[in-house]
Amino acid sequence: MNFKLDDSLGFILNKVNTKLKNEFFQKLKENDLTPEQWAILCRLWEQEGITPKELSDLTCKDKPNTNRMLEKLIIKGLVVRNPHPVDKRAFQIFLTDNGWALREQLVPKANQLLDKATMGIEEYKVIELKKMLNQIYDNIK
Amino acid sequence: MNFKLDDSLGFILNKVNTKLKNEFFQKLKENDLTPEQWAILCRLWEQEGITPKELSDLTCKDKPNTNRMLEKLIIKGLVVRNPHPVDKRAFQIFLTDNGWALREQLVPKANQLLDKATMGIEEYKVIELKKMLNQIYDNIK
DNA sequence: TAATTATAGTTGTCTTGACAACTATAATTA
DNA sequence: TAATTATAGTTGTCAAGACAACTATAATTA
Repeated sequence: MNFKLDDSLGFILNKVNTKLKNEFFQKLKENDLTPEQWAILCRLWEQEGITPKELSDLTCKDKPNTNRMLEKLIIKGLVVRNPHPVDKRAFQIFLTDNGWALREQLVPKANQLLDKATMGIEEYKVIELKKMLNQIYDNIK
Repeated sequence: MNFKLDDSLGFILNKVNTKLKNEFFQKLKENDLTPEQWAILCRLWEQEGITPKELSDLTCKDKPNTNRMLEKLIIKGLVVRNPHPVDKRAFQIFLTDNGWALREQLVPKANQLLDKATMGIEEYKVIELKKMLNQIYDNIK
C-alpha cells in the first residue's frame, strides 16, 4: 500500500512537462505567444487551409479550446479564418504573412530549448524516449 | 527551418501527460478527487504536519494553487489546517481519518493505471525512462 | 423526400497553472 | 533595539484543459 510520488511516472511526467512548457513560454514571451498557440502555428506551417476541427485533432486539444486559441491568433493577425468552400458549418484557417514570418524566429527557439533539455542524453536514447512515450500514449485507452 | 511537431519531445510529452492525467482523473472521479489533489494527499501520506509552503515545493506547484487545492481538500473533509505551533504566519496540514482511509482505495488505482500505461515496456526500460525524464528536468534552468 | 443522426463550431462552467501584488510575521543586520 | 529584508500565505487575473449543452448544417436511412 506504499506509493512514492517521486518515483511515480505520472508525477515525473507532469513535473517535466510543466517545467518544459513553462520554459518555452518564457522563450515565446517576446513574440506574445504561448506553447499551445505555437503548436497550432506548427500544424499550419505543415498544412494550411485545414478546419478548426482538424486542428483540434492534430494538436490533441478539444474544439472549444482550439477555437479560443484561434480567436487569439486571429486577433494577433497571425491567422485568418475563411468560410469553407464546401461545408457551410466549417471554416478554413490560413496563415497571414506575419504568421508565416514567425516560423524562422520560433523554430530555432524550440530547437534550442529541446537541445538544452536533452543535454547529456545520447541521441539514440532520446529517440528511445520518444518511442516509449508514444507507446504509453497508445497504451492508454 | 523544418520542424515536425509529431517528432518534437515537447509535443509528445504534453500529449502523453495530458492523456495520462485525464485517464487518472476519470479513475479518481468516484472519489471526487483530481490528480493534483491526489498528489497533495500522497505527500501527506508520506509526511503529515508540513506547511502549505512545503507542500507546494513538494508537489511542484505554486503557493496560490496549492492553497486553493488545500481549501477544496478541507471542504471535502480530507485534511485539516492547524495554526503552526511556532511560526504565526504558517499552518500545519494534517490528514483526517477520511483522508487516511482514501489511501488504500487510491493507491491501487494509480498503480493499475501506471501498469496499463507501461504495458509492453520492460521494467528496466521504465526505470531508464524515468531517469531520462528526471535528467531533462534537471537540465532545464 | 422526410426524418434521423452525425458533425462543426459555440457558449458556459469548473479546475489548474503562472504570475503579480499584497499583508502579516519572522529573520537579519545596522 | 530599530530598520530592513525575507518568507508564508492571500487575492486577483489571464491562459488553458475537460466537459456539457447548444445551434446550424451535412450525411444517412426509412
